[in-house]
Order: sequence, then structure tokens, then C-alpha cells
Amino acid sequence: MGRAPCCDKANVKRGPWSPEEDAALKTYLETYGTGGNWMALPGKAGLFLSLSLSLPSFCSKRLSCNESMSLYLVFPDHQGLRRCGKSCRLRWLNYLRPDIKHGGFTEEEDNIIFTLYCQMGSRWSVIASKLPGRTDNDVKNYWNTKLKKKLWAGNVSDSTKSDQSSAENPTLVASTPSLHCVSKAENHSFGISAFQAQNPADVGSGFSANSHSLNSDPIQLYCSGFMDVLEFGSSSKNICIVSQENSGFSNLQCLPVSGNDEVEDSEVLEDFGFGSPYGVGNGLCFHEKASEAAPPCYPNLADLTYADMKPPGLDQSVIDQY
DNA sequence: AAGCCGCCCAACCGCGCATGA
DNA sequence: CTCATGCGCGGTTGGGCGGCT
Repeated sequence: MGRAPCCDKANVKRGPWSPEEDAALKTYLETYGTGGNWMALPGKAGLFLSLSLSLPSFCSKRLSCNESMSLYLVFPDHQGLRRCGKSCRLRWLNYLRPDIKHGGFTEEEDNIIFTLYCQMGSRWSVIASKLPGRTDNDVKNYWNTKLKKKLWAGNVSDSTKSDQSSAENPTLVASTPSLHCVSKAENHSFGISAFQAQNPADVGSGFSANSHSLNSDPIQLYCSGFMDVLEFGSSSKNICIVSQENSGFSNLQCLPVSGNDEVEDSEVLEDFGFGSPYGVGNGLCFHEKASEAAPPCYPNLADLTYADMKPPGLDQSVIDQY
């Protein structure tokens, strides 16, 4: 059995807001605030604005959404906000608030969004809270329509190169055109960034997805690629290397190393886990600048260190940096 | 000029959590 | 403690608009 709807859909208006409705909502909210009860707001706002009723005791009364709507039955001439309280809240938060910025995301904002997405995934409200004037809806839409594509464009160009690498070393390379794991013995010259697991036990054992389940989302590939692909040995330190050849972030190396940092022959790391877009292993310590692994369209990531990147669980102090 | 197509974004939907009775 | 209700969030939808043929 599903949850009952918050209000009677038949009695509320839906769809785009008219300028009159916007004005009514804005005027009411700027005058009285929400009163801590969005559900009661439409009916109250309508009475205050259309009928010029202002009763202090009524103002503080909590009403359900349907009670709020029933005010329209009591006052049939009332032409105020015949809207669901939830809809009013959304309209105010996403559009009418005075401090809202619309459109025109800056590159700096791009970087912040990208970085925070890597840290915490689609926590749009948290990401938006770090971007003054931006709403979660704005950020979400921007990500889905522009930013993702922007990054994808940077990734695709390098895929053929990776394919070639795969062909050269079929036993060591996972079956993905854009990411692969190789042993250090390949001796490639990468512009690399590396991170180490301080304690392999901290990393957890949940990184077991299959290469055939690779997510085509370039962001997930990028963000989770150097986090989820590893299977850490029980005694060795491990390094994952993300290369940045030319325009892409296509090559990923994962190699466990011995305690004295001497590289050993590594096992093939072909168990790729891209289930989580933000599956940063707990306890990972990032040493290098994120920019070294970042797609070139995000040069300002240089300002953000891997040490800033935290797993879900969300250390608030990290989020607060932005 | 008209029709089609794809993109963008405002708005909706439903779920999980918090809170109060 | 339980239940009902509201809030907040993330995912999804669909209408409008601009570009292309």
C-alpha cells in the first residue's frame, strides 16, 4: 500500500506558476515567513492576500494540506494560492528566493561540483549548499545536462589509445576501453597521481564488481575508478595510478606495492567495481593533487587535494571547506 | 516556412527521515 | 512506543524553445 498523497490533487493547481501566483507567494513569505508549516501556507497566504484577513492566532495554527485547501471552500471567492504546500516550498526555494542565481555556472563552480560529486555522489543539496545562490535542482540539472557531457567529451578522445594498450597486454588489462589496470612492469611513462591505503583493512572488501558491469557514466568511471577497482592485499600497501595522457583521464593503474614502497609484480586487478559513483574506500589517504588525475577541462582541481576527498559518511569538516 | 528533433529546466513524484501528538 | 504528518531530498518527467533539415 502506497503512501497517501499529501493533498487532494483534484483541488490543487499544478504546472507552471503564473506571475500572480509568484507575487502572492513572495509577498506572503516576505511578510510572514513560512510559519514553519508549508502545508498550511497556500490557504493562509490566500486569505491574507486576497481577503486581507490577518488573525495572529490563525497565523500560528498548524493546518494540514487538505485543511489549507478547504479554506477555499469556506471562502469560495478566494483566488489566492490554490497550490500544494510542497509545490509552494519548491517554487520559493528554487525560484523566488531573493538570493537565487540563475544560469551561468562558472568554471570554479564546475570544479566544486565535480569534486564534491566525486566525494559524495548525488548529494545535490549538500553540493548546492556550498555554492551560494545555487539550488539543488539547479546543480542537478546542470550536472545532468552539461557538466557530465563536458567531462565525457574529454574522456572519449582517449579511448582508442587505451584500446591499443589493452591489445598489448591482454592478461593485465581489464575489459574496458577507457580504464585498465596494469603492473608497474609495463613501465609506462605516466603523468600520475597516486594514493595509498594506509591500512588495507580499512579499505573494505566490497570492491567486487565485474568488468562487464562497467558504468558508461564517465564521471562514475573517473570518480570511482581509482577508488573501487582495487583488491588490496592483506599485507602490502597499494597504489592506484590514474594517468592523464593528453586530453583524457583514460588510463588507470592499480598496483600493490610492498611495505618499503618497492613495487612488486602485482596481481591482475580485473575486478572492477563501479556500482557506486562515490565509493571511496574508507581510510584512503590521498597524497597528490587531484588535478594530476583530473580531466583537463578541470584545471582548477589543482586547488583540491586528494586529502580533501572523503568517503560517504561525509566528514562535515571537509564539506565545510567549500 | 514548416516540421522535426534534441536539449534544457521547472515542476512533480515518491521515498526516507524527523518530529510531535 | 507507535502512528501520523510534514519536510527535505533525489530521481524523473514533460513542456517550451531553439536549431537543424
